[in-house]
Amino acid sequence: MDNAGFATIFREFADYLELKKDNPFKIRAYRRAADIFEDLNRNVAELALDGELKNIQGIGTAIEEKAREIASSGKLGALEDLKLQYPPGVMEMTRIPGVGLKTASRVFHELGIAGIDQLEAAAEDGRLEALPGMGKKTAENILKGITRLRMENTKRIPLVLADRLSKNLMDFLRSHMEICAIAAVGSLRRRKETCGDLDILVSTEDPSPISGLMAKWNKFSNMISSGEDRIIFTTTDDIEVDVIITAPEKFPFDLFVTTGSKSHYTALESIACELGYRLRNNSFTSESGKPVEIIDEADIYKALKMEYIPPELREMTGEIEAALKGSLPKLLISRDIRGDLHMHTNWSDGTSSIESMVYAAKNLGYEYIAITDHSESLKIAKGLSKAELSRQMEVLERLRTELDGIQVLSGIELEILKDGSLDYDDSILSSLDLIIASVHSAFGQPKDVMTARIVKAIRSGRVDIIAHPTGRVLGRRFGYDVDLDVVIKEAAKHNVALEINSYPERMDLDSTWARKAAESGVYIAINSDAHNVEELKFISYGLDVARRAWLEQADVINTWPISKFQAWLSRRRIRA
DNA sequence: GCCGTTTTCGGCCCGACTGTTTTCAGTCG
Repeated sequence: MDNAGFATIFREFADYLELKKDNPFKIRAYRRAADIFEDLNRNVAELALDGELKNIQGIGTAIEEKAREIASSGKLGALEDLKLQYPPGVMEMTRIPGVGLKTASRVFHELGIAGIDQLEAAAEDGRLEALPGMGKKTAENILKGITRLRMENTKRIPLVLADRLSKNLMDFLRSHMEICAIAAVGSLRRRKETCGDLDILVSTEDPSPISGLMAKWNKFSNMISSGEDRIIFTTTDDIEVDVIITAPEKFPFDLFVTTGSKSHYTALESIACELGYRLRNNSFTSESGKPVEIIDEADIYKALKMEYIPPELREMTGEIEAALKGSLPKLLISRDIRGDLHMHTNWSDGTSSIESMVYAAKNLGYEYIAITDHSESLKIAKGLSKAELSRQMEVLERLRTELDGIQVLSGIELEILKDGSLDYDDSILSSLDLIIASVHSAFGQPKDVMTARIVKAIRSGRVDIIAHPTGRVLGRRFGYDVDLDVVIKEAAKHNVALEINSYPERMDLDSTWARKAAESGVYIAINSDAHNVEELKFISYGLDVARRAWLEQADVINTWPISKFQAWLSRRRIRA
């Protein structure tokens, strides 16, 4: 089991202990252990079996004992016992916004409610508001929460999860049978932020073992259908997987067809028709029926007399017209990123030191980075006091004298307070190299208030970048209510950049808004928002968004050479 | 459950917001 697996089990255990109303500090200890395991760069299983886990701050004998049990048996008996006491529906209820473990536990123990549907009934017929401490309003809010959950819960899979799962599946297939070519297709290949299901295209000379093999994959749950050229099943997480089987010579063509999008493909069908071809789901021929020779996907676009359209652009948002004219954007690739302008260290809520972040960034080939810990007001993330910030700036100053080949800017992720004012005063802000500002509080403000709040920060003349402009977290919460059209207009006017935050659960701005922003003349920064060295790699998800947003180097400030980037930064000082 | 010590027991991250209260509990970030 990998470290993330240990973290999941301990977190789940803590949740069940909370249902049981166990000692809150004990619960916190398990959650802390989960955090520690997740960030550990050594294998938890090995450490547990060697008896070395206890040496880590925060892990004692009880947790080491449990980790050892998990390492040798794959599960935790105490957790299995608790799961028998609470039906799965109880935990399910905590997914309703506004319902936490305490409420779930209460309604289960006091009303015998063990699922979302039962909770809905109790909120409607008045049983819920009859409980002490609950009222009409609470019942209403829970009903609203249930509606929202059902709306959101169309079960789309975040891209990062789809990546992990598809890689796991493809590795499994490769290691158990002869495969000519294999690829994730569909929305995953188009790098959409979420995927409805998982589509895998595989070509092989002998497809007969695939079906039987799939059932042996450790994530396999239920076979839905199993045919010669298509196998559909669900995983243990109830994700639908579609394995499409094709002959090796047909792989490039099927790669094109299964990548989609549907509407992109349909549009190409009619263009093919106009040019005297027949493009069908299973063939591409001339009018006389002679197959068009396709060595790779690009040959299809070539035959249709247009530029090759990368998968990320195949969404019918103007790509075909542009490809016909030869005016597709020159999309960014990872080498284009020269710096990362948003990252945290163990000075605030990150877990890696400044030095390790800097060296990791240098290893990624970056020419510059900014250290941007949280500012004072964000207590939960250990936001830096003014004194800590100046100490950090001194540390960075010293570090610069030892560094070669990478520029380290002193930055901050600055709280935009409830009323739109900024967390530090001008004297501090003017001493920083880079200021990114963001909202982490009072998410529930009405749209006009939230918009005015962000606009005020943009107009302050102090801010370089607005981070994660909508505040959404995929699968967990919608963004706050903000008029992005207004934000974009103001950002353009005041030359403030907007961020594509690459954190996989955020991907914020999304590609539609990022494209709109760039078209309105707003510069974009693609940042990792890393909280440890590993997470610097998240930048690839921001790149996915940027590619889907048609962005080019000119649009993205951290693809610029340091001199150009610094010239842009200095505009703030001139104006201030 | 973990830690630390002026050490074997007492303390352990915060703050806003909401709805229920009349002094607090639950949720969320």
